[in-house]
Amino acid sequence: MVHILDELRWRGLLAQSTDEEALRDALSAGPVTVYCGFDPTAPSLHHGHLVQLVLLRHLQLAGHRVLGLVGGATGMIGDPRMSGERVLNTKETVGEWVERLRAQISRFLDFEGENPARLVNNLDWTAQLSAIDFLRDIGKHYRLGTMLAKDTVARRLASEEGISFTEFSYQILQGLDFLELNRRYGCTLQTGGNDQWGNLLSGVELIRKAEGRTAHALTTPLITKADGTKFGKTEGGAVWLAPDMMTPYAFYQFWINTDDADVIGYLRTFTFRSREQIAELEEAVADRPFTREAQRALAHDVTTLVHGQAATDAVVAASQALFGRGELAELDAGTLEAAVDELPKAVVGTDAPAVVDLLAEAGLVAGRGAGRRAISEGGVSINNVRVTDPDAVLSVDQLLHGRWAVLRRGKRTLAVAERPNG
RNA sequence: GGCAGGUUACCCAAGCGGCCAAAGGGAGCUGACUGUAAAUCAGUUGCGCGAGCUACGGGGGUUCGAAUCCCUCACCUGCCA
Repeated sequence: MVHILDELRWRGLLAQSTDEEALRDALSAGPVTVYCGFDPTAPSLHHGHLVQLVLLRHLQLAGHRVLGLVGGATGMIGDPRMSGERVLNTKETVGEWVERLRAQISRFLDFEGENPARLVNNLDWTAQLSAIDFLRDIGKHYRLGTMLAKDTVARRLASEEGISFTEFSYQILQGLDFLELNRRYGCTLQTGGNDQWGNLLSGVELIRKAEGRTAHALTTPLITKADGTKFGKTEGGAVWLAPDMMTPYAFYQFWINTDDADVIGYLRTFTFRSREQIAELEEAVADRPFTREAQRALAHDVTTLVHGQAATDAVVAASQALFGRGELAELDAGTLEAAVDELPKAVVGTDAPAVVDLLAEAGLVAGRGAGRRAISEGGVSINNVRVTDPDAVLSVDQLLHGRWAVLRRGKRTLAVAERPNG
């Protein structure tokens, strides 16, 4: 039996940890209670959080007790980041986002059976805490020298913008969370991204000073791309897990487009496939890269994990229909309808709408000017036939089955112009 | 509270009265080559078909003319209290 730490390392989920031998023994000795926090800084989690959720799932599957923490309190303060001071969101907004995140995290964990996961909110133990108690009971354990030495704090201090006391204090709040979960549930392990290392240690040290007990921290590496660009960037920004912020179709397409150089690493990290299965896919990439088997497996598994089997079946079918070799005109109405259902839409309201208007309405281009530019660059096609005239209009006979025309910008960005039925 | 410096397009950054819809770099987008990949090369990137319109932190002024000069407000940074 492979030790969970070795498995995580092979999966590329292990960057660093506190005393690895001690952690290894603790994980072998029996169930360890572990937590990972998620701050509500947006209405949805994204690709970065996905790594943490996969890690928690591995730990739960290995028999450990998992706590998912939503940062109702920390989300109101803001973790300092290099790009500068955050703009605070209203308490109402943070509250709404907390609820959305709770639902998202729940999908990844099992709340049934003999080892159920649990969701907690750090607002529960910080909202009532008075400033005096905070400064006396918690603040006394913190040394300014250590706090100032934290990488982000130090760099922000040295930057032009500086750092507010609010964000500077963030590390204490996160330390307090770990202490509280240690007291309440015997939690002895906190996980997070490697950029969270300092914040995780804050809790480990606080538990040692306040309780005299040992706790552990474990971080995942930053996910990188072979070409050096940032992982998880799309036209719309991040890769969101919420279907109302990124459609399952777009989500699937993101993973399908993974570089050859990255796909095997991502299969290890983001899927639960066995070593044998991944080895086979690695051969496939080397021998017949044009079949994109590894990319398909990756996109299928991750989409299923996040959006469920039914949504995945729909987007896989749609992708095959739209990117298949066959003629779009030969697709039957049912298949085409299911496929275009996944795409952004523009409504055909008149008999001869301008193509640029349809492009803009569907969100394929930023505006009419950008649409004209795209057409003159040769970057727009309707039903896979290139459009050459910026003033082109859509004619009724271009509508497949009398209802749909597939708009394409560039090689792989699709939308549909649809004429309402009846 | 005082003094000094700063705020330019997605990001960094030049510009210091007309030649500025604004240099340069990054990033994005499109094409060629391909495999819904990468690399490379080329084009392109405020809105508008166009006349033109709106823009250089907000507001007000000087001027024939302001991103550029003056006043004021907001925010950021540094030094002093």
